[in-house]
Amino acid sequence: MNVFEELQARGLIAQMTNEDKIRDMLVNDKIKFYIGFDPTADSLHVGHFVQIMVMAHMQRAGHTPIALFGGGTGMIGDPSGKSDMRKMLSVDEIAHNIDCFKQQMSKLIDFSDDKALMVNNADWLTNLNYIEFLREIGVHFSVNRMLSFECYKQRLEKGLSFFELNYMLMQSYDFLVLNRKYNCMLELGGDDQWSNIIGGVELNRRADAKETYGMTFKLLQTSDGRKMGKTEKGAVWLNPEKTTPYEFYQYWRNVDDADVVNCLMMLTFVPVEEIKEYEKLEGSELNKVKEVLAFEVTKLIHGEEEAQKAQLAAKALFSNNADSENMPTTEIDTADFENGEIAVTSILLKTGICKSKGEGRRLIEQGGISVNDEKVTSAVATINTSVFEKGHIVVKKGKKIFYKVKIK
RNA sequence: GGGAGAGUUCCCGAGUGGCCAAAGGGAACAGACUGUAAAUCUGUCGUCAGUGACUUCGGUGGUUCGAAUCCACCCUCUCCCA
Repeated sequence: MNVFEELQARGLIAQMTNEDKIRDMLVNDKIKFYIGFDPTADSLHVGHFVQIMVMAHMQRAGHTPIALFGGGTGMIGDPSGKSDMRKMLSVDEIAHNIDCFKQQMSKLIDFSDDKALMVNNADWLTNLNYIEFLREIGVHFSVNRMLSFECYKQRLEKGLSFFELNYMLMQSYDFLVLNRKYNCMLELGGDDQWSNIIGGVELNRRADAKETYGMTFKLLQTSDGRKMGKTEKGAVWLNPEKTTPYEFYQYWRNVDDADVVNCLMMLTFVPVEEIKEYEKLEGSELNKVKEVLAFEVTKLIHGEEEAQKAQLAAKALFSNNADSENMPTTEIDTADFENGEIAVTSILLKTGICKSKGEGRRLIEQGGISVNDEKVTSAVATINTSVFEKGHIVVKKGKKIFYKVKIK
């Protein structure tokens, strides 16, 4: 199976500017292609993961990825599909975020020996001369046409500043620069980037009479069309300090039945044939597939060792063998005890299980908290130091959330 | 620059002087049922030393026994005209 077929079979491809040419290029040629990343946070999240997987697939097939960091465009913020203007970031924040992105990406993409490149569009955007830019680039864009794009239409109702309208020109300019500099032939991106990508393809044609191509990928969504990668705590991050490998594993372990196959296809290297076999499974058998998914995805991001730990921890916990080895752990101070006792609600607060004591009280009243596998029955219950005889206790919230609490 | 309007608890959105910690919906969380799934039903959903007190309705002042609600100024946003 060649890359093109692979991407297609995995259901990754959403739209293409020229299917035949792109297939031909990917199969019979070695090309350079680019994907842009906006450094809006200090870690990549699940949404970026699809893009990185695509890069990895392409690199394996011998093509050269260019990861473009939007150090320049990040200062504007992409208006497509957003209902509000993004907050602007400082130059320092952006630089820091780019560093974090680079580090995380290196796990899946091989950047050695120019097998993949990293560029920052601040390098060519920051010193642009306004007049020259308008003369060289601005002339090629029709405002009428831009406003007719779906992504801007919505914004017209709510307000779109001139500042933001320029995002498309800048992204298109990126493609022009990369084509000139590296002979980059193809721009990839999430499907929400479609209009920006066409902008770049057209700019290459108009300004340089060069034929380039664009292709977008499906966004990671649940079967009912909601964005994936959100938990009660916010986004699912690839940075282990923001989302621990255990939490990360659990996120995938808990996806809806309807989404398992799709996630396997999009987010792992598990062979398509194998996934097709899983697709035939039904009902509770899908649970095994979820384990595969969780393990594979965690392995890609956090490495095999962490994935195994997460899996062991999860299995132990859910089969009631409190193996607390790899649980999120919080330490409490002996000073927090009064006469050798501490209120359960205080523990809940300290571990971050609850945001307030009231919430903790409610949880207990509703029977949602257990300590060392014993349900806490009273909202004013306290815990004696003797309960910590093993050096720690395991606090459980609901059915799936476990925390280990140690005494410092 | 001129005119009109809006800013409410995580989100949407009701509330136009006391009955408001603030309707309704969504999201979320817990319980039951399950397969660490979905759907469904039930409960919860500002904080705290919890029959009570305290903080919240863009900001700052003011009127009043009493303000999310009235007044003044300011900030932000939307719309119409330029």
